[in-house]
Amino acid sequence: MAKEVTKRSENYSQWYDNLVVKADLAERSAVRGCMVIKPYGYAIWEKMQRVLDDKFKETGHQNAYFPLFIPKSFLSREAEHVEGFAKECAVVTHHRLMANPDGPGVVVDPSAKLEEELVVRPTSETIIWNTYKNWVTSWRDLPILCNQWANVVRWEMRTRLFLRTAEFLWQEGHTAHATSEEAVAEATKMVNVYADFARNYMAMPVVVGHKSPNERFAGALDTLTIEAMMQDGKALQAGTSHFLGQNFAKAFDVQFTNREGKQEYVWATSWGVSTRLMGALIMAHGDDNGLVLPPKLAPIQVVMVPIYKSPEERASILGKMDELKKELEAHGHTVRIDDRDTLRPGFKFAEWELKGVPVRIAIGARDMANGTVELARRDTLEKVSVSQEGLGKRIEDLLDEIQANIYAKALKFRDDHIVKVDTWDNFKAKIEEGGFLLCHWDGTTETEERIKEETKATIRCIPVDSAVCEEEGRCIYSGKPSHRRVLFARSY
RNA sequence: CGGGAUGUAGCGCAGUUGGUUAGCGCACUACGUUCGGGACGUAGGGGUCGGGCGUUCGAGUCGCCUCAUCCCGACCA
Repeated sequence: MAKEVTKRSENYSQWYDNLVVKADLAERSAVRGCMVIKPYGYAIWEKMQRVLDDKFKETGHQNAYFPLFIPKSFLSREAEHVEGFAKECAVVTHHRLMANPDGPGVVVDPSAKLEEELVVRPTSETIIWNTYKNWVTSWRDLPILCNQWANVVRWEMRTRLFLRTAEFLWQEGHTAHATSEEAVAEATKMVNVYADFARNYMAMPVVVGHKSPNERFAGALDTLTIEAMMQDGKALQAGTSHFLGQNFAKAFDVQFTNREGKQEYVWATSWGVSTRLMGALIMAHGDDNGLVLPPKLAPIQVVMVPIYKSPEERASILGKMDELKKELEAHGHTVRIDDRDTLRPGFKFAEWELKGVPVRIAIGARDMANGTVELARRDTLEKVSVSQEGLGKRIEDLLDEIQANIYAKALKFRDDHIVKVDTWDNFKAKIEEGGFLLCHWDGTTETEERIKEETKATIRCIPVDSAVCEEEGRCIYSGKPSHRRVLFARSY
């Protein structure tokens, strides 16, 4: 266990990488660009999964599973889609190995070449729409509201733990609708599900908006996104929801007979969030002592650390802790008693802080005598001595308060780092400081790309929050008229 | 795929103009003292120095090749 995490302010990327490893969430795998998610990290992902899955079910969706392998020809059916993903596909070309005739080990058996190569899914639109073709004949078959929990592979040039790995875990929703309006409503509904999850569970404020045409998902007519701000002021795209129009229906010939008896192509959406959310959680809340987990997603909400000198003392403190644990569990909290007797209390304090456990309870001889416990909260690092009586209720309130406080803190940080900018000189200066810039834009891809070239800033989204953005102005770069502000930032 | 760097113990590193048995910190093992914020002492274990070829009496160190990783670009949830 390392003694300290690199200071967040010194080198943000290094701080992040260290934190992921030292908080025992994940580590780099021997496999290029891939990561191993360790049990503690996976437990957080499982919590996220559970909450999201419930939300999907509440909104009428069902889980299903589709193949990992996609025939190469499927991917090329939709022109924009294949162009968007072609450069990052892992491809299966053979199905057998053989003993190496020229030495030790095994080699690919050249006689086992596949007739058609299989692409390891970078996303599943194509394989799913190829399947939906068989599921839809009438308007009565619609809508189809499916979600898949799966892994996908994108052979990225540069990888980052959680934020951009070659293989990642995600959910992808794929829906089919009878009308354009219904599909648009679905895409909107799901981006709001994501926004709600980010805000109320991850305690992470997000801006909801539309992607510019240039930043859209390959094959989509519209992409909705939630954009979060990390503590270095950079933006992280935390989830997307796409209105796909009839592009995939046309590519895979998915037609239905409508109420008027006419043949029509199906309307589609897809939406997803990934293990990148783990990265978002870490970057949004972490501090120099490590991870700060929102209580609603913490695998361990309360950790108890006994402080003792003798075996007798240890036994009596652990006895009391068992009692308190039962009380807390009755209130629905997850509790861990750290009874390892090979480590000193100070070490344990530091370790659980590193792992982001929201509340720590320490009990020593003094507390046993006084009927108290030492209560420490991770978000503020405050410690208070409180009575053992009524601890369940107190912890319940405290966890709620921590959840709210983490959100409030992140919200304040974000709002302090969003500025309206109206001149190009100011834009160039402000973008260096980090944060989000609300600016007018002339709506052209050329301008967007120029700005990106000159400043590395991209349009993160065109916010749907019209109150802040809808006003007349002139494009920050070209000076042409504009009817609304858009959100610029550098991003991960 | 362009530009730059690095490969020495599980991790982080040092290793001089080539010179004996390759070191240090953390981690690990054993024992003892400790234990209310990352303990200390003593004694241990752990390395084909990324790989290959070469130069040399002698290579972690020099040369060539190769592989891998990281950083900056291009690409991206």
